Amino acid sequence: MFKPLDALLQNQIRLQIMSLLMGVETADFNFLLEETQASRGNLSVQITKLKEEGYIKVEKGYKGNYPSTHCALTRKGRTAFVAHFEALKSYWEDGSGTGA
Amino acid sequence: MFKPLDALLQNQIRLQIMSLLMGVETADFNFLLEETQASRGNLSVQITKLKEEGYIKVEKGYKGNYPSTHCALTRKGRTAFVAHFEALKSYWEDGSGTGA
DNA sequence: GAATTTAAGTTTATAAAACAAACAAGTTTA
DNA sequence: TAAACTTGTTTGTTTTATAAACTTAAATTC
Repeated sequence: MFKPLDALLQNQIRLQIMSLLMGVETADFNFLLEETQASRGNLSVQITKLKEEGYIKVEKGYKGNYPSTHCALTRKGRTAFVAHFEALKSYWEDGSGTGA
Repeated sequence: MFKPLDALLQNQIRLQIMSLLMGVETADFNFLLEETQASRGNLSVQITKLKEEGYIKVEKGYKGNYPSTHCALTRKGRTAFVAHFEALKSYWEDGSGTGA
């Protein structure tokens, strides 16, 4: 009846990160920080969780002399994102009576 | 960019309850229990939270000699449910590049 | 008709998660 | 060189999720 939701993608910050990464090749920490409006600490934690699950890959480099972390979706992450919305649809369709 | 998600509707059990209630006039505790596969304790807690937020109304009566709790969506709950999915769309559309 | 089991929830104790404040390690500026 | 800024990470606290244990009453069994 209801397809299971992806536990990692229930969190708004993580969902935002994934959504943003769906649209770009790569995104750095500061970009994600601005777009998500999360605190640095929270963003750091959520990035780590997504990385640990294998949904994104994280590479550390430098932008000028400053450290810079950039993130990109993995195949697994992309699949999970799509599947999560597919699952969400089941909650909507059951409820809203669109039948399909 | 991203519309805010409804905090109460990020939880799978609560989302299931709301989705089920979208489709029926009323649902009792045991029905929700079966459909959601939650434990009794968890279901009880989540129903209470939805009630406290004013998303559902809960009435206690009897089915035969046994107590029976039944739940129904409120106007506010229905609106919140629709708005939540409207918000979710923004996470999908940004990411998937469908543009609208 | 007393003990036992079943029904329908609720309360509460514990584990997990979310979050921001404080910290760290280096860089630039004055 | 010391103050302020950059880029994150770690930590401590507050919330949240969850199931186990409890409650109250009805039904069943002996």
